[in-house]
Amino acid sequence: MNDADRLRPDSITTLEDIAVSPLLEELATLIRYHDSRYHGEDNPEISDADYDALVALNKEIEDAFPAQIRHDSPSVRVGAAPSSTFGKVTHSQPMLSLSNAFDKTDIEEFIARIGRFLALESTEPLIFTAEPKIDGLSISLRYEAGTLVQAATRGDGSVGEDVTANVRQIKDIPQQITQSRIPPPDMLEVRGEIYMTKADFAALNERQAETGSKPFANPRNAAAGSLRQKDASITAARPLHFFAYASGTISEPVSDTHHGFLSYLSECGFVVNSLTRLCHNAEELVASWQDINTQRPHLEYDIDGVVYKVNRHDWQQRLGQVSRAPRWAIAHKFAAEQAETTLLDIDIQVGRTGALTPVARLEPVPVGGVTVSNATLHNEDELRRKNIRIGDKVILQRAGDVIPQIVRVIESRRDGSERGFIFPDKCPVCQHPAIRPDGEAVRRCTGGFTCEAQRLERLKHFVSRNAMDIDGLGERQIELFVEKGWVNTIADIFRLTAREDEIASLERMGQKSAENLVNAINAARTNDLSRVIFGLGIRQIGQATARLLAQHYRSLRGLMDACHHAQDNTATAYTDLVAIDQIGVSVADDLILFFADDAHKEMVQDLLGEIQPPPPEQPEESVISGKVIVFTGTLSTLSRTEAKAQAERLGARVSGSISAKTDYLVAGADAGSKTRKAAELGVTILTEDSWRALIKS
DNA sequence: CAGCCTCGAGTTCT
DNA sequence: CTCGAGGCTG
Repeated sequence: MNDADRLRPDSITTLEDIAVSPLLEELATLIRYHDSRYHGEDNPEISDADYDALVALNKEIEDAFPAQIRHDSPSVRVGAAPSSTFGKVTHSQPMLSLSNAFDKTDIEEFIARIGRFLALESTEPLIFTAEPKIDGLSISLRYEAGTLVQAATRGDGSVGEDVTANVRQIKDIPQQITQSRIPPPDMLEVRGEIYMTKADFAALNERQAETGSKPFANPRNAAAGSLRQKDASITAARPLHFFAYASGTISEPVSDTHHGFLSYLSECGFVVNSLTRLCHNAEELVASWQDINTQRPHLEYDIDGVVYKVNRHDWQQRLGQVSRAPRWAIAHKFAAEQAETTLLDIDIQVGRTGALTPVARLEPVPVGGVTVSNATLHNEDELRRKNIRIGDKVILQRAGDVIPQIVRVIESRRDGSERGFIFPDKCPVCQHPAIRPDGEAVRRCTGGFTCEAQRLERLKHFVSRNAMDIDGLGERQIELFVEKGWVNTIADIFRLTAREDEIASLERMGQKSAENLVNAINAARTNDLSRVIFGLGIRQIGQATARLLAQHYRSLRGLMDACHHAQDNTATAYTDLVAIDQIGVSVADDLILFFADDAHKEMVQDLLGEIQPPPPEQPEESVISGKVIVFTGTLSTLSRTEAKAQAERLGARVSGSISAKTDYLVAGADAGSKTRKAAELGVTILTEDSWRALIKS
């Protein structure tokens, strides 16, 4: 931060003649600098009063120009974690979740998928590790030059909570990496699982009972509760343990394989799970799964399956990830615990798209560590398939140990008092007809904008974690604000900031919570474009497609215009939309339909007056940045999915069909009609070899 | 046109 | 987490 001298607080005296946005940028930089002098280096340069004045100035400007609030604003950083004692940490590499497998077929498919993706010869050995999947909390530990500097929870995968002080109390976690053979890397992120042993859990609950505190439901919750203590000395008194099992960002590689990396961690003083094995095929994987399953009751910690990982790091790298899960790992789950209970009633819920979903109300019953009283029944067909009647005795399980599921009805226990359920053909909330289109499984309410339930669900979706992530705006709050008439559309949410005092005077809301809410709303004004697109709740547009659209159109207006043009048929935009890889006619239709609606148009227009979403970050700069690439034929050295991922990493757009906008056609063996079309349109055609040469440059 | 593979939408509980 | 539907490949 060499700019620091230029940015003295006294150089900022008045708001006049200074554009607000650069000023806020300077303030953010300045406050961050002084923050680090104060906290990090313990060597403040300015007085506390001057520092407070800076923060106050920042707030004053932001209050006057809420639309200009930066996503990295100091007020946001403070306000973003209102209810929590813990700061937020953005993971340098996202902490992924795992896809699941339940039987040998799933494992065989997993292995086959990998072979195809890597285009492996059948003779090439594909080796996996098999290790128990600990039922605890994932943690990422950051070591700089061998010293633990930060610990963060998984959070939503990309942003977690800073729990460094608490993690320092855990004895399994070294404060300092001491490894004699080679010096520790400058930067090393170790990931693993914090857990509590079954015995310690039982003892802790006994103590909780003695002191009259509420017992924990299971070791996992006990570990989570113990870690998330405001007072780290309480964490110290709780017997937490840690298994290391993966790396995050690392400044220099320490091993070519996962197994080698685990050995390295072990030498460094971490505890790695001793049941970890190397396996060469599906049979060996399943054998190790069975072996671990047999040992499960005798282990001192809870596990919920076995994780298989591709051993070679270079292959892991090539395989990459799909959505939120790596392609190179899978969790083979154990059979779920089952329980028996009574189906008391069936209710109908209305989702944001109007979908009517039957939900089972159950006699509460403990299953797998929690008490379950509701379970989804998915749709009409599911009810018929399982022949479910109200009053039935049913077998319940938690699928993947999380979501409750009715496995089957115990028909032998029927006494004739059970009643069948008649699926309604009207929305239970707005009474509009509920229609089930031919061939579809879902019945939907046709009330649209007029349906209260749909409107509420759409608002909830907009503020939800994966969309705009507005903290402190839960279901209850939204309901309340809608009731008060303060919020009708998503744009109204941003105008709540003008009602801070009114909000503060509401029941169970103080000045502080109102302020936090306002801060969280203001922070959302500069959320990524893809979050906004996802938040609109357009049919078939989920997180992945929203990201895709954000990359292509780079602004909400751009997307909207493209859809309008498509509708007017005045341009080739419809074709453009469909030419985007992963967007077909059905998705394009839903997009066009959404933006053709006057109410939607008005709502988006209105929203644009409240937010300034930054366009998505440009991927790496390269010779193919911004180019439109089409792949065809069979590629020999890499699979098509991999080629696509690689092209996107380098900033290219991958399309499925040739158009005048295509820059390169990469033709593998046996390329078909696309080559001819490309030639007609004058598109550059590359062989696989010249493509590889191109991206290397 | 069938058979993948992926994504979206709905859901539980603490 | 599961199911169903959309999109792409061959």
